[in-house]
Amino acid sequence: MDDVARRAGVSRALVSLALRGSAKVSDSSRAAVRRAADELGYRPNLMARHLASKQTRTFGLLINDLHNPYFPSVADGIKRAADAGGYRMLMNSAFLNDDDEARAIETFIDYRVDGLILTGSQVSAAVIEQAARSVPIVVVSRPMDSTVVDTINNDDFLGAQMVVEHLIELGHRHICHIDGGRGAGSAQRLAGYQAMMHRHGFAPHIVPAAFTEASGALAAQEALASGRTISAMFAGNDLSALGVLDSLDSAGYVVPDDISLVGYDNTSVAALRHIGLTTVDQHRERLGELAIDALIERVEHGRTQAVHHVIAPSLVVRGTTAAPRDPESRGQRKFSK
Amino acid sequence: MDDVARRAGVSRALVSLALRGSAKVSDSSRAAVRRAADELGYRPNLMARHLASKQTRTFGLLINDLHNPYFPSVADGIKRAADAGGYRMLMNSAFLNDDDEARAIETFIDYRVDGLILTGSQVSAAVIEQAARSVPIVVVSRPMDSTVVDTINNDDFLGAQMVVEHLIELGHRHICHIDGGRGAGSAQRLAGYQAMMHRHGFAPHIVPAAFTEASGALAAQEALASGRTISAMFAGNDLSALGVLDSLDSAGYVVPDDISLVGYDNTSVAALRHIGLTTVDQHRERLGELAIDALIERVEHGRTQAVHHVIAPSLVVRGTTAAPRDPESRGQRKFSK
DNA sequence: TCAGCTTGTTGAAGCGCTCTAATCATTGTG
DNA sequence: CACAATGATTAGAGCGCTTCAACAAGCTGA
Repeated sequence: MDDVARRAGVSRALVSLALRGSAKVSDSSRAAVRRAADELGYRPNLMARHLASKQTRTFGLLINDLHNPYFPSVADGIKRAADAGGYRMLMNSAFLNDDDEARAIETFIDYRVDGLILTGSQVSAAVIEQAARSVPIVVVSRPMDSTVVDTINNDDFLGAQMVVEHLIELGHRHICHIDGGRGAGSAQRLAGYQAMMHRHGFAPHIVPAAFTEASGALAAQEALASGRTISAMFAGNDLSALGVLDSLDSAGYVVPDDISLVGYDNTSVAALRHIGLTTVDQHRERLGELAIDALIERVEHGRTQAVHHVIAPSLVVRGTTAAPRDPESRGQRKFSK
Repeated sequence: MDDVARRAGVSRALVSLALRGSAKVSDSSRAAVRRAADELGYRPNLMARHLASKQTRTFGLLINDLHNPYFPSVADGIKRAADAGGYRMLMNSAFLNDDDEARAIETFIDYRVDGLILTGSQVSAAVIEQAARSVPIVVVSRPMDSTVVDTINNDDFLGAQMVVEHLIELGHRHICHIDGGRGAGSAQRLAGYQAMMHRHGFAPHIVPAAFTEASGALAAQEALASGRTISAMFAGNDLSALGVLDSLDSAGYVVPDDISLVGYDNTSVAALRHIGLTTVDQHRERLGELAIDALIERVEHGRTQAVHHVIAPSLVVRGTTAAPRDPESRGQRKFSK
């Protein structure tokens, strides 16, 4: 920086001002500084800059599971909004492990990002609220009733209800839910399923699993082995639905003829024609945009009150759902539009 | 830090030493410092630390396309090796766009990571070599003949040859290649395909595309519309193979009865039983480990000469390849094991 | 003409840490 | 018992930037 100042024939302070586009720099010195900086290939040291100014104009994005195709779309929305707001992004993955996630959060704090977005976070709320004392945090895809962190979610309760309603309209009554365990939004989806089953007087059938393909496959085997009648399965997310599909397949069931299947998230894999999974779209990119907006409000406009956005999802009907073949089920249909 | 020093009854310098585990600190003061730091919830400011020491013990990982399931596995290997070596990771995505990629590289440099891993990078070699003057770089999944950056690759040329050989052994001779364009390793795969086709005296049939599902779908339509006989298709990567599968499907072709299909990368989607794509495994996690090793060698052992690792891939045969049904093709079979 | 503005510029302090060299306390040696 | 050697500790400079108060110079209007 000294070199640039010397070359441009001005003081170091002016170089700093000129390079950040301050209004109180004459055009001539600005040009001189610019030229000198270019010639010297000078890039300001972000570390030093932050140390002096407490700002980095960077947001951190923590993705819980890189293998889950759900997250990239959220990241797309985040990326676009961050660009528009003049912020850069830094990402990290939790690799599905709470310790890793906590450590990743610490890394971001150590690097003094101006704000942090947690997607599909699984660490305890206490860890998040503790971190929120160091940096503004918005949590995406995990409902939290917090007064210090913002949350952006789709309405999982509603989404699950839409799924069950769709299946019931088709004539299903033996609908099994493959639960997502600690997965983001899983609890609300379960609740939506239960509420809707209850409203129609159908017995819920719940099998525990997680948001991975492997656990979905396992849970499906378990469900089939239980001996209970099943005409449709509603998996906690697409990934686990894919596992269910595998198990159904190898057990000789044809989807949707024998059993209907629904996922959640509308990931790219669900859209593959070969899969054609009926699922729920969360409008992921929109979630990402809202997250950045929330962060910018906090950082630039000093908002301190937490906001909680919930946006309505939509059902995407594809080829894995159909009316049940079993006339007994159809006969007992209790609901019709 | 002053607060910690005061509370522990020692100097600031000693706090610094104690917290970094220096050997020349007495056990008693170390304990006192630790306790004081814990009580105060003190976390050293990485920015200041770097400013003073020029080190961050962080590596950056740039992922070209978050939507491509190829990358997460590489990241897994990188993550594990980085943990073992005592480094933390920071990630970023290029969102398939050269400008974004260049900007992401700059962000990492601004944040003064100690080393940088580029996976599936697409920017020009000049940009990479320029960046390599600021930070050690290893490029994964992109062959580069550089004297300044390390590269870690699978042998795409060999992998492609294995694919073609497999198809020829099954009796195919009309093998169409859906090229991956600028995608990582695409050129080598094309070359391997051409070499093997040439060796057997079969006419190559190449359709340009990219490493995305959409472009694969388009290319397949184009290939079918060309009127040329096709008994097997070899896509540049799994993602584009998925697109091909879609197009084949909707055009009424049954895979593998009518047309065999092979991908490349052995991504998780290819392994789905519903897809069961024959493909090539690159041993991605191993690639990631080697990348970290290379970085550590540079950072800690001062290596300055570039290394170029190439590891052999393996063919994964699943359900999308079979002998061609057309007896004419089979009759002309020129190769047999 | 000159007090009072602007507008542009600068010196110096300070951000929170590391690191070198110097200091202090303790032990071992001839 | 003086003195070297060893181990533990500390003061202070400095990393590369921002920022604030101060200042110089040119301009305004009474």
